[in-house]
Amino acid sequence: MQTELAIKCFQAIGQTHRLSMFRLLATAGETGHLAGELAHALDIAPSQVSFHLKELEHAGLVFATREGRFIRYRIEATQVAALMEFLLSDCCRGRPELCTPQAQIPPLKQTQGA
Amino acid sequence: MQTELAIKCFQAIGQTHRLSMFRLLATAGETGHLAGELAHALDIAPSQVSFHLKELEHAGLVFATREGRFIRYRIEATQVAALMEFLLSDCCRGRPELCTPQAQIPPLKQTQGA
DNA sequence: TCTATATTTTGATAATTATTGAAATATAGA
DNA sequence: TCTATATTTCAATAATTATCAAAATATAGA
Repeated sequence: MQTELAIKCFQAIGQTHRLSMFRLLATAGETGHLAGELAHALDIAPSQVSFHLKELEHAGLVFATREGRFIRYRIEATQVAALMEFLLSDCCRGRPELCTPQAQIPPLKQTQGA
Repeated sequence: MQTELAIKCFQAIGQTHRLSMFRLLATAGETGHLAGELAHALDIAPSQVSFHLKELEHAGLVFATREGRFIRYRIEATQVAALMEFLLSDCCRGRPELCTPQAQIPPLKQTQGA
């Protein structure tokens, strides 16, 4: 992931409403959520939901599909993964212990004991 | 990690200069960097370095120690790890495959530690 | 077609954040 | 003490981002 895009992503989830949406969409998985559902869940005006969803979309973290009058938003898993990788390998390059809490690395066979 | 703090962290690294500093400090590890070194590396005014470092510090991502006339900044590894965990378990709860692609876990070859 | 509903777009304003330059603070060493 | 250097703080301004309300767009169904 390019630095510029990573910044956009961090900026996107660095805001109350957008982080809430991000979390709702992440946990909803394939099901996603309709824009209206998010508006109701966050209790904010539809124009604001639209505004913030667009920010997330521009960062590539979510995508939209129309369903009749409704628009469903889903998390873009590959982008989330890419962002994760950016943090892990690009920012903390060579120092995985720095950014990787133990709980996070279950399936790793260590070549050397720490 | 509390949501509010996570937002502060994402906001902190969601800015060009601050992400640059964050990366420099992360890869520098225990050595860290003097404020002046960062100013030189990023080619920005000292007052700006100070401003942005404070944002990172307020987010708990870095900390400062005085060394005579100099001030050395280092990454706060535990906070970075906590942020990582927030993304992994708090945002993508129950869907680890969503945020943690295999490619993300680095080889963990501990060459030269601190 | 017309009406109702879901959502987006637009434009104005408010709020926050970043930048700049100057002044202040802290410390080292003469 | 005084001077030089490193860094921070402050105040003003610029730039960006968020909020709000109204209007526009898209679609379903009568």
